[in-house]
Amino acid sequence: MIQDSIRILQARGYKITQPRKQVLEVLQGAQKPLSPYDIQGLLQKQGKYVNHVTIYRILDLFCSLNLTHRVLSSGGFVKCAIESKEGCHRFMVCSRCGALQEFADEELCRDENRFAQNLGFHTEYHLSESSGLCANCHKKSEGPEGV
Amino acid sequence: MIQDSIRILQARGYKITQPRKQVLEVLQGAQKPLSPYDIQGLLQKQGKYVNHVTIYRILDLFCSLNLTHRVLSSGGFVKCAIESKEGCHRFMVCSRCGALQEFADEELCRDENRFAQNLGFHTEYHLSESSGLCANCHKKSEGPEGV
DNA sequence: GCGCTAATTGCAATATTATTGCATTTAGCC
DNA sequence: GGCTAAATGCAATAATATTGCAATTAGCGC
Ligand SMILES: [Mn+2]
Ligand SMILES: [Mn+2]
Ligand SMILES: [Zn+2]
Ligand SMILES: [Zn+2]
Repeated sequence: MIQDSIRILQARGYKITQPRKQVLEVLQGAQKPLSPYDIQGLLQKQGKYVNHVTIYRILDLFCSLNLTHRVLSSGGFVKCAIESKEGCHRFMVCSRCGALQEFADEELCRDENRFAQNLGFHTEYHLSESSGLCANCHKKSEGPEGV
Repeated sequence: MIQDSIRILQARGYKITQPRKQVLEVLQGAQKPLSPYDIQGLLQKQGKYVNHVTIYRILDLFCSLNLTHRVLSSGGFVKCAIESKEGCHRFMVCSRCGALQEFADEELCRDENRFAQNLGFHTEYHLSESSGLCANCHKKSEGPEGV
Protein backbone atom coordinates (compact mmCIF):
# COMPACT_ATOMS: atom_id res chain seq x y z
CA MET A 1 0.00 0.00 0.00
CA ILE A 2 0.98 3.56 -0.70
CA GLN A 3 -0.02 4.56 2.81
CA ASP A 4 2.77 2.42 4.22
CA SER A 5 5.33 4.20 2.07
CA ILE A 6 3.96 7.58 3.08
CA ARG A 7 4.22 6.68 6.73
CA ILE A 8 7.84 5.67 6.27
CA LEU A 9 8.62 8.94 4.52
CA GLN A 10 6.97 10.90 7.31
CA ALA A 11 8.71 8.91 10.01
CA ARG A 12 12.07 9.81 8.49
CA GLY A 13 11.19 13.48 8.23
CA TYR A 14 10.64 13.66 4.47
CA LYS A 15 7.83 15.85 3.20
CA ILE A 16 4.79 14.33 1.54
CA THR A 17 4.69 16.24 -1.72
CA GLN A 18 2.48 16.01 -4.76
CA PRO A 19 5.24 14.62 -7.02
CA ARG A 20 6.19 12.00 -4.44
CA LYS A 21 2.61 10.82 -4.04
CA GLN A 22 2.13 10.81 -7.80
CA VAL A 23 5.23 8.73 -8.44
CA LEU A 24 4.13 6.26 -5.80
CA GLU A 25 0.69 5.97 -7.38
CA VAL A 26 2.05 5.40 -10.86
CA LEU A 27 4.45 2.72 -9.67
CA GLN A 28 1.74 1.09 -7.60
CA GLY A 29 -0.48 0.81 -10.66
CA ALA A 30 2.22 -0.45 -13.01
CA GLN A 31 2.48 -4.03 -14.16
CA LYS A 32 6.13 -3.76 -15.10
CA PRO A 33 9.25 -1.75 -14.29
CA LEU A 34 9.02 1.88 -15.38
CA SER A 35 11.83 4.19 -16.38
CA PRO A 36 11.86 7.74 -15.01
CA TYR A 37 10.66 8.97 -18.38
CA ASP A 38 7.93 6.32 -18.47
CA ILE A 39 6.71 7.69 -15.18
CA GLN A 40 6.82 11.23 -16.47
CA GLY A 41 4.87 10.21 -19.55
CA LEU A 42 2.18 8.41 -17.59
CA LEU A 43 1.74 11.37 -15.27
CA GLN A 44 1.54 13.73 -18.21
CA LYS A 45 -1.31 11.67 -19.63
CA GLN A 46 -3.19 12.47 -16.44
CA GLY A 47 -2.41 16.14 -16.93
CA LYS A 48 0.19 16.17 -14.17
CA TYR A 49 3.54 17.69 -15.08
CA VAL A 50 6.58 16.64 -13.09
CA ASN A 51 10.09 17.50 -14.22
CA HIS A 52 12.20 14.48 -14.99
CA VAL A 53 14.94 15.70 -12.66
CA THR A 54 12.42 15.60 -9.86
CA ILE A 55 11.49 12.05 -10.76
CA TYR A 56 15.12 11.00 -10.70
CA ARG A 57 15.54 12.56 -7.30
CA ILE A 58 12.38 10.98 -5.95
CA LEU A 59 13.44 7.55 -7.18
CA ASP A 60 16.86 8.02 -5.62
CA LEU A 61 15.19 8.73 -2.31
CA PHE A 62 12.68 5.91 -2.58
CA CYS A 63 15.38 3.41 -3.49
CA SER A 64 17.57 4.52 -0.62
CA LEU A 65 14.65 3.73 1.69
CA ASN A 66 13.82 0.52 -0.17
CA LEU A 67 10.36 1.77 -0.98
CA THR A 68 11.22 1.07 -4.60
CA HIS A 69 13.88 -0.95 -6.40
CA ARG A 70 15.68 -0.56 -9.64
CA VAL A 71 15.42 -3.69 -11.75
CA LEU A 72 18.81 -3.85 -13.39
CA SER A 73 17.98 -6.20 -16.21
CA SER A 74 15.48 -3.73 -17.59
CA GLY A 75 16.69 -0.51 -16.02
CA GLY A 76 13.21 0.30 -14.72
CA PHE A 77 11.83 0.91 -11.28
CA VAL A 78 9.20 -0.97 -9.30
CA LYS A 79 7.48 -0.39 -6.02
CA CYS A 80 8.63 -2.87 -3.40
CA ALA A 81 5.99 -5.54 -3.03
CA ILE A 82 7.23 -7.07 0.20
CA GLU A 83 8.25 -4.14 2.36
CA SER A 84 7.92 -6.10 5.57
CA LYS A 85 10.30 -8.89 4.61
CA GLU A 86 13.86 -8.85 5.93
CA GLY A 87 16.91 -9.60 3.85
CA CYS A 88 17.62 -9.04 0.21
CA HIS A 89 14.74 -8.72 -2.18
CA ARG A 90 14.93 -10.70 -5.41
CA PHE A 91 13.10 -10.67 -8.71
CA MET A 92 11.81 -13.17 -11.19
CA VAL A 93 11.04 -11.65 -14.56
CA CYS A 94 8.99 -13.43 -17.18
CA SER A 95 10.84 -13.26 -20.47
CA ARG A 96 7.56 -13.60 -22.37
CA CYS A 97 5.04 -11.28 -20.73
CA GLY A 98 7.35 -9.18 -18.57
CA ALA A 99 5.52 -10.09 -15.37
CA LEU A 100 7.67 -9.44 -12.35
CA GLN A 101 7.51 -11.14 -9.00
CA GLU A 102 9.43 -10.01 -5.97
CA PHE A 103 10.43 -12.40 -3.24
CA ALA A 104 12.88 -12.91 -0.42
CA ASP A 105 14.42 -16.00 1.05
CA GLU A 106 16.93 -15.99 3.85
CA GLU A 107 18.08 -19.49 3.02
CA LEU A 108 19.23 -18.38 -0.43
CA CYS A 109 21.10 -15.47 1.11
CA ARG A 110 22.82 -17.74 3.59
CA ASP A 111 23.87 -20.10 0.80
CA GLU A 112 25.27 -17.24 -1.25
CA ASN A 113 27.06 -15.75 1.73
CA ARG A 114 28.61 -19.05 2.57
CA PHE A 115 29.86 -19.48 -0.96
CA ALA A 116 31.24 -15.96 -1.02
CA GLN A 117 33.09 -16.48 2.23
CA ASN A 118 34.90 -19.43 0.72
CA LEU A 119 36.23 -16.96 -1.84
CA GLY A 120 37.25 -14.55 0.91
CA PHE A 121 34.41 -12.13 0.29
CA HIS A 122 32.25 -10.70 3.05
CA THR A 123 28.89 -9.99 1.51
CA GLU A 124 26.92 -6.85 2.24
CA TYR A 125 23.98 -7.42 -0.06
CA HIS A 126 22.84 -9.44 -3.04
CA LEU A 127 21.48 -8.44 -6.33
CA SER A 128 19.48 -11.24 -7.84
CA GLU A 129 17.22 -11.26 -10.88
CA SER A 130 16.14 -14.42 -12.63
CA SER A 131 14.66 -14.69 -16.06
CA GLY A 132 12.22 -17.38 -17.09
CA LEU A 133 8.59 -18.15 -17.77
CA CYS A 134 5.86 -17.25 -15.33
CA ALA A 135 3.21 -19.84 -14.50
CA ASN A 136 0.78 -18.45 -17.09
CA CYS A 137 3.24 -18.27 -19.95
CA HIS A 138 4.68 -21.68 -19.15
CA LYS A 139 1.21 -23.21 -19.19
CA LYS A 140 0.49 -21.69 -22.60
CA SER A 141 3.80 -22.88 -24.04
CA GLU A 142 2.94 -26.53 -23.41
CA GLY A 143 -0.83 -26.41 -23.68
CA PRO A 144 -3.06 -28.79 -25.71
CA GLU A 145 -1.91 -27.22 -28.98
CA GLY A 146 1.62 -28.43 -28.28
CA VAL A 147 4.84 -26.45 -28.00
CA MET B 1 43.35 -16.27 -22.43
CA ILE B 2 42.57 -14.15 -25.44
CA GLN B 3 43.52 -17.01 -27.72
CA ASP B 4 40.56 -19.02 -26.45
CA SER B 5 38.20 -16.19 -27.31
CA ILE B 6 39.73 -15.84 -30.75
CA ARG B 7 39.30 -19.52 -31.41
CA ILE B 8 35.64 -19.31 -30.46
CA LEU B 9 35.11 -16.36 -32.78
CA GLN B 10 36.79 -18.21 -35.64
CA ALA B 11 34.86 -21.39 -34.98
CA ARG B 12 31.61 -19.45 -35.34
CA GLY B 13 32.71 -17.80 -38.55
CA TYR B 14 33.40 -14.32 -37.18
CA LYS B 15 36.38 -12.43 -38.54
CA ILE B 16 39.37 -11.67 -36.35
CA THR B 17 39.71 -7.93 -36.79
CA GLN B 18 41.97 -5.35 -35.24
CA PRO B 19 39.21 -3.71 -33.16
CA ARG B 20 38.03 -7.07 -31.87
CA LYS B 21 41.49 -8.08 -30.80
CA GLN B 22 42.09 -4.69 -29.23
CA VAL B 23 38.89 -4.77 -27.21
CA LEU B 24 39.75 -8.24 -25.97
CA GLU B 25 43.21 -7.09 -24.92
CA VAL B 26 41.94 -4.07 -23.06
CA LEU B 27 39.34 -6.10 -21.20
CA GLN B 28 41.87 -8.78 -20.41
CA GLY B 29 44.17 -6.23 -18.84
CA ALA B 30 41.47 -4.43 -16.86
CA GLN B 31 41.04 -4.82 -13.13
CA LYS B 32 37.42 -3.67 -13.13
CA PRO B 33 34.41 -3.39 -15.44
CA LEU B 34 34.91 -0.97 -18.31
CA SER B 35 32.28 1.04 -20.14
CA PRO B 36 32.43 1.20 -23.94
CA TYR B 37 33.81 4.70 -23.65
CA ASP B 38 36.37 3.58 -21.07
CA ILE B 39 37.57 1.04 -23.60
CA GLN B 40 37.72 3.65 -26.33
CA GLY B 41 39.70 5.95 -24.04
CA LEU B 42 42.21 3.29 -23.09
CA LEU B 43 42.75 2.33 -26.70
CA GLN B 44 43.20 5.97 -27.66
CA LYS B 45 45.97 6.28 -25.06
CA GLN B 46 47.79 3.57 -27.03
CA GLY B 47 47.26 5.53 -30.21
CA LYS B 48 44.56 3.16 -31.46
CA TYR B 49 41.37 4.80 -32.63
CA VAL B 50 38.18 2.73 -32.60
CA ASN B 51 34.77 4.31 -33.07
CA HIS B 52 32.48 3.90 -30.06
CA VAL B 53 29.77 2.40 -32.26
CA THR B 54 32.18 -0.33 -33.20
CA ILE B 55 32.93 -0.99 -29.56
CA TYR B 56 29.22 -1.27 -28.77
CA ARG B 57 28.80 -3.74 -31.61
CA ILE B 58 31.82 -5.76 -30.57
CA LEU B 59 30.60 -5.96 -26.99
CA ASP B 60 27.15 -7.03 -28.19
CA LEU B 61 28.76 -9.85 -30.11
CA PHE B 62 31.11 -10.88 -27.32
CA CYS B 63 28.29 -10.90 -24.76
CA SER B 64 26.07 -12.97 -27.03
CA LEU B 65 28.87 -15.54 -27.11
CA ASN B 66 29.55 -15.17 -23.38
CA LEU B 67 33.11 -14.11 -24.07
CA THR B 68 32.32 -11.03 -22.01
CA HIS B 69 29.61 -10.06 -19.54
CA ARG B 70 27.92 -6.84 -18.68
CA VAL B 71 28.06 -6.18 -14.97
CA LEU B 72 24.72 -4.56 -14.31
CA SER B 73 25.46 -2.96 -10.99
CA SER B 74 28.15 -0.83 -12.58
CA GLY B 75 27.12 -0.93 -16.21
CA GLY B 76 30.58 -1.97 -17.32
CA PHE B 77 31.90 -4.96 -19.21
CA VAL B 78 34.35 -7.65 -18.16
CA LYS B 79 36.02 -10.51 -19.95
CA CYS B 80 34.64 -13.83 -18.78
CA ALA B 81 37.12 -15.36 -16.35
CA ILE B 82 35.69 -18.88 -16.28
CA GLU B 83 34.78 -19.65 -19.86
CA SER B 84 34.91 -23.37 -19.32
CA LYS B 85 32.41 -23.46 -16.47
CA GLU B 86 28.83 -24.48 -17.16
CA GLY B 87 25.80 -22.75 -15.74
CA CYS B 88 25.22 -19.14 -14.82
CA HIS B 89 28.20 -16.96 -14.08
CA ARG B 90 28.01 -14.78 -10.98
CA PHE B 91 29.92 -11.80 -9.65
CA MET B 92 31.16 -10.55 -6.35
CA VAL B 93 32.10 -6.89 -6.40
CA CYS B 94 34.14 -5.26 -3.67
CA SER B 95 32.39 -2.09 -2.58
CA ARG B 96 35.69 -0.61 -1.46
CA CYS B 97 38.26 -1.31 -4.16
CA GLY B 98 35.99 -2.40 -7.01
CA ALA B 99 37.71 -5.77 -7.36
CA LEU B 100 35.51 -8.22 -9.18
CA GLN B 101 35.49 -11.98 -8.92
CA GLU B 102 33.53 -14.24 -11.21
CA PHE B 103 32.36 -17.64 -10.12
CA ALA B 104 29.80 -20.32 -10.84
CA ASP B 105 28.09 -22.82 -8.63
CA GLU B 106 25.50 -25.28 -9.80
CA GLU B 107 24.24 -25.86 -6.30
CA LEU B 108 23.24 -22.20 -6.00
CA CYS B 109 21.45 -22.40 -9.33
CA ARG B 110 19.56 -25.48 -8.27
CA ASP B 111 18.49 -23.79 -5.03
CA GLU B 112 17.27 -20.74 -6.89
CA ASN B 113 15.47 -22.81 -9.49
CA ARG B 114 13.74 -24.82 -6.81
CA PHE B 115 12.59 -21.69 -5.05
CA ALA B 116 11.35 -20.20 -8.31
CA GLN B 117 9.40 -23.29 -9.16
CA ASN B 118 7.51 -22.97 -5.89
CA LEU B 119 6.37 -19.60 -7.20
CA GLY B 120 5.37 -21.16 -10.51
CA PHE B 121 8.33 -19.76 -12.41
CA HIS B 122 10.45 -21.82 -14.77
CA THR B 123 13.89 -20.29 -14.71
CA GLU B 124 15.97 -19.79 -17.84
CA TYR B 125 18.94 -18.01 -16.34
CA HIS B 126 20.06 -16.11 -13.30
CA LEU B 127 21.57 -12.75 -12.87
CA SER B 128 23.52 -12.54 -9.65
CA GLU B 129 25.85 -9.84 -8.39
CA SER B 130 26.83 -9.52 -4.77
CA SER B 131 28.39 -6.54 -3.11
CA GLY B 132 30.74 -6.76 -0.18
CA LEU B 133 34.34 -6.57 0.89
CA CYS B 134 37.06 -8.58 -0.80
CA ALA B 135 39.57 -10.46 1.33
CA ASN B 136 42.10 -7.63 1.14
CA CYS B 137 39.73 -4.83 2.01
CA HIS B 138 38.13 -6.84 4.79
CA LYS B 139 41.53 -7.54 6.31
CA LYS B 140 42.39 -3.84 6.25
CA SER B 141 39.09 -2.84 7.81
CA GLU B 142 39.79 -4.84 10.95
CA GLY B 143 43.56 -4.68 11.01
CA PRO B 144 45.78 -3.79 14.02
CA GLU B 145 44.80 -0.10 13.77
CA GLY B 146 41.21 -1.09 14.55
CA VAL B 147 38.02 -0.31 12.66
C1' DG C 1 50.57 -11.87 -53.77
C1' DC C 2 45.95 -10.18 -56.12
C1' DG C 3 41.40 -9.38 -56.59
C1' DC C 4 36.69 -10.33 -54.87
C1' DT C 5 32.93 -9.97 -51.67
C1' DA C 6 30.57 -10.33 -47.51
C1' DA C 7 31.51 -8.81 -43.11
C1' DT C 8 32.97 -5.23 -40.49
C1' DT C 9 34.08 -0.58 -39.33
C1' DG C 10 33.65 4.56 -39.53
C1' DC C 11 30.93 8.53 -39.79
C1' DA C 12 27.23 11.67 -38.86
C1' DA C 13 23.18 12.41 -37.01
C1' DT C 14 20.04 11.57 -33.47
C1' DA C 15 17.81 9.44 -29.37
C1' DT C 16 17.83 8.25 -24.70
C1' DT C 17 19.25 8.54 -20.11
C1' DA C 18 21.31 11.13 -16.34
C1' DT C 19 23.45 15.02 -13.68
C1' DT C 20 24.42 19.85 -12.01
C1' DG C 21 23.75 24.64 -10.17
C1' DC C 22 20.70 27.89 -9.20
C1' DA C 23 16.03 30.22 -9.07
C1' DT C 24 11.36 29.36 -7.53
C1' DT C 25 7.86 27.07 -5.06
C1' DT C 26 5.75 24.54 -1.27
C1' DA C 27 4.95 21.42 2.94
C1' DG C 28 4.97 21.53 7.56
C1' DC C 29 5.51 24.28 11.48
C1' DC C 30 4.45 28.10 14.61
C1' DG D 1 -1.41 33.43 7.55
C1' DG D 2 3.61 33.89 7.58
C1' DC D 3 8.20 31.62 7.95
C1' DT D 4 11.83 28.60 6.44
C1' DA D 5 14.04 24.50 5.20
C1' DA D 6 13.05 21.19 1.92
C1' DA D 7 11.70 20.14 -2.44
C1' DT D 8 10.79 21.20 -7.23
C1' DG D 9 11.50 23.46 -11.80
C1' DC D 10 14.45 25.11 -15.25
C1' DA D 11 18.26 25.29 -18.37
C1' DA D 12 22.28 23.65 -19.67
C1' DT D 13 25.19 19.88 -20.28
C1' DA D 14 27.12 15.20 -19.85
C1' DA D 15 26.99 10.41 -20.60
C1' DT D 16 25.26 6.55 -22.87
C1' DA D 17 23.24 4.31 -26.86
C1' DT D 18 21.25 3.53 -31.61
C1' DT D 19 20.55 4.03 -36.72
C1' DG D 20 21.47 4.21 -41.82
C1' DC D 21 24.69 4.43 -45.04
C1' DA D 22 29.43 4.95 -47.05
C1' DA D 23 34.14 3.22 -46.78
C1' DT D 24 37.27 -0.30 -45.43
C1' DT D 25 39.12 -4.91 -44.64
C1' DA D 26 39.56 -10.02 -43.42
C1' DG D 27 39.45 -14.18 -45.40
C1' DC D 28 38.79 -16.69 -49.52
C1' DG D 29 40.01 -18.69 -54.11
C1' DC D 30 43.06 -18.13 -57.58
MN1 LIG E 1 11.55 -5.04 -2.02
MN1 LIG F 1 31.59 -15.83 -17.45
ZN1 LIG G 1 4.76 -14.54 -18.36
ZN1 LIG H 1 38.37 -4.78 -2.10
